[in-house]
Amino acid sequence: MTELAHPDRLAKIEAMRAEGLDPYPARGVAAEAIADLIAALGTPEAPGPRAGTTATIAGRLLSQRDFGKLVFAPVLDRSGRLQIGLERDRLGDWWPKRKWLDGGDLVGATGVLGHTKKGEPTLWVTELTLLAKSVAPPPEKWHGLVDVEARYRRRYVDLWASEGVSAVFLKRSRIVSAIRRFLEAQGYIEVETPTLHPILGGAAARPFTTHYNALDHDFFLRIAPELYLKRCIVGGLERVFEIARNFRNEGLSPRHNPEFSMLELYEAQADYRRMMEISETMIESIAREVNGTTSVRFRGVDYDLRAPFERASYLELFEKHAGCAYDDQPGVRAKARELSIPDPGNFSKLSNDVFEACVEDHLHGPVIVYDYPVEISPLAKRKPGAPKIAERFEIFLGGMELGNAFSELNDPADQYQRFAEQVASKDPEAPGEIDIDYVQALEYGMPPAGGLGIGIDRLVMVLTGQDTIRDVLLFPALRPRSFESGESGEVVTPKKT
RNA sequence: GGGCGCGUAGCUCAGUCGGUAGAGCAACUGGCUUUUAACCAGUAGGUCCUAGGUUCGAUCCCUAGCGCGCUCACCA
Repeated sequence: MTELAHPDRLAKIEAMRAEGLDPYPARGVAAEAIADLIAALGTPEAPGPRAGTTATIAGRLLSQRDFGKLVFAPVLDRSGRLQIGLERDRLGDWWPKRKWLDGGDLVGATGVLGHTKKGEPTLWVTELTLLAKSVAPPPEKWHGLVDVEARYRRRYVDLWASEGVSAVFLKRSRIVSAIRRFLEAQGYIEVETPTLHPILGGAAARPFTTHYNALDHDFFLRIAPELYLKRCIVGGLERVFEIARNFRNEGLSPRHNPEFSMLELYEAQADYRRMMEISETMIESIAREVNGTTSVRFRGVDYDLRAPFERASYLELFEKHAGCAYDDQPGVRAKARELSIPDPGNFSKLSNDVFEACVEDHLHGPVIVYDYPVEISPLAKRKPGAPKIAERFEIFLGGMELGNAFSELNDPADQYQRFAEQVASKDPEAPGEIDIDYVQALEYGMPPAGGLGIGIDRLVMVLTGQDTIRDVLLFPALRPRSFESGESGEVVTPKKT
C-alpha cells in the first residue's frame, strides 16, 4: 500500500474480512445504465414504464447524506448519476454494515425505482453489493480536482470527480467513430501502416529514435504515415485512410503534444480540389452528428463549420499582409528584419516564417489557404502552368492549423530530385537519406491522387470547445512522477505528486 | 532552453510584516426517515516541495534544485 490509503478505510477492510465479506469480489453485477433507467422512470406526475419496478445499478458511490435511519447517496456510472436511498426497514442485513461504505467505493444496488417527496429519482435499495473498496479518499465533492497537474496525473480520478471531463472523451470517441463512418460510406478502407520507420519522411520534425534489436538497426517512431499510405495507392487500394499516432520529439504547447493523432487519407483519381471538398463536408458532417449544429465556440470566438469554407490564396495573403511577394528576396528579408525573425539559412523557409508571422493571426476561419510555394511542399504536385507553385492547401481555424492536403506528387524523377535537395539542405529536421524504396514505388506508377491530413486532437478541441490539447488527451505528456521505495520493499510511497 | 508565477491537511484554500500553522469538504464518534454542497455537537489528521544559507529562531527572507502552470522560442 502507499500512503494514499486511509487508515480508517483499511480498518474497514479488516472488519469486512472478519465478517466474511470480500472487499474485492471476483464478480460484478448485471446492471442497467443509469441514464436509461432515469429516462424510463419518468416524473412523479407522469411515471414511465419503469416506475415502481426493480432495477440494479452499479457505479461509484460519491457521497452519503445520513439521516440516522435513512441515507441518500448519489451513484455514478458511465451514463449518469442516480441517487440511492438506504432505509433501515428495507435494507435488511446491510443496514448495520452501511458504516463500512465510504465515498468513492464501487457498489452494486438493487431496489425499487421511485421518487422522493421532492421528486428526485431514487432507487430504494433492498440489496447492496460492495464491488470494490476505495481506500484512497476521493477529492473534495464540490470542487472536484482543480490542480491541473493532479488532474492530468490522476486522470482516473479526474474523469469521475470533475464535472464535464468524461463528456469530452465520450465526444472524442463519437468524433472518431463519425470519421470512420463518413469515409467508409465513400468507399475508403482503413489500413494500418508501420509505426517504426527505418527512414524519416512525410513531414519535417525531430524524431524519437529507438533501436530494433532483431534487425540491429536504429528506427524512428513515425512522424507521419504519408509515404506508406501512398505506397497503398500504388498498390491499387485506391481509397485508404489511417488514424495514426504520430510522434514528434519537440516542444509541448496548448496545441502540441509529442504524440498526437492524425487522420490521413488518400484517394486515387482525386486532386487537392476534391480534398477541399471532402475536408469541409467531413468536418461539417461530424459537427452535425456530434453537436447537432455547425456552430462552435472556440477560445471565446464563434465559428460556423458549414461547407464550403472560405478560400484564400497563399500568394495573395502573403502580399496583402507582408507587403511584398513571397519570392521577393529583398522585400521578404526586410520584412523579416522588421519582425525580428531570425534567418533559418534557407530563403523559402524564411519566407514561410514571414507568412506565419504576418498572416496566420488574420485567419479567423474556417479558411482554406491554397497554392503554396513548391519549395516548402516537397511531396506535392506542381500546379499546371505554374511550376513554382504546389497544389497544396491548409485549413485554419482560430489561428490554428487543422489540416494539410495536396495533389500528390507522382513523378518519380521530380520526387527523387526534391528528396535530394532536402537531404542536401542544412535543415536538421530534413531526412538523413533518400527513401529510395518510395521513389521506386512511384517508378511503378502511382495514379493521380489527392491526400489530406487532419489533426484529430485539434479537431476534437474545436468540436468540444477545449482550449488546450491536454484537455482532449486522456493522458497528456508529463514528466514521470518519482516514487520512493519504502523500507519493506513492498511499500511504495509517492513523493509529492 | 529563456522569462514570469505557483508548491501549506486526502481535496479546495486562508495565513504567518521571521516566533514550527487555520477553515470548509472528506474521515472518525454521537444525534436525526426525504436530503441533494443536508444539518447539529465533538475527535483526529501537517516534512508548510527538497537541500543549503542568513538568523537566537525559517513554512515565511536569500541561493540552488525538483515539479507544475502561463508565455516566448521550437513545431514546412
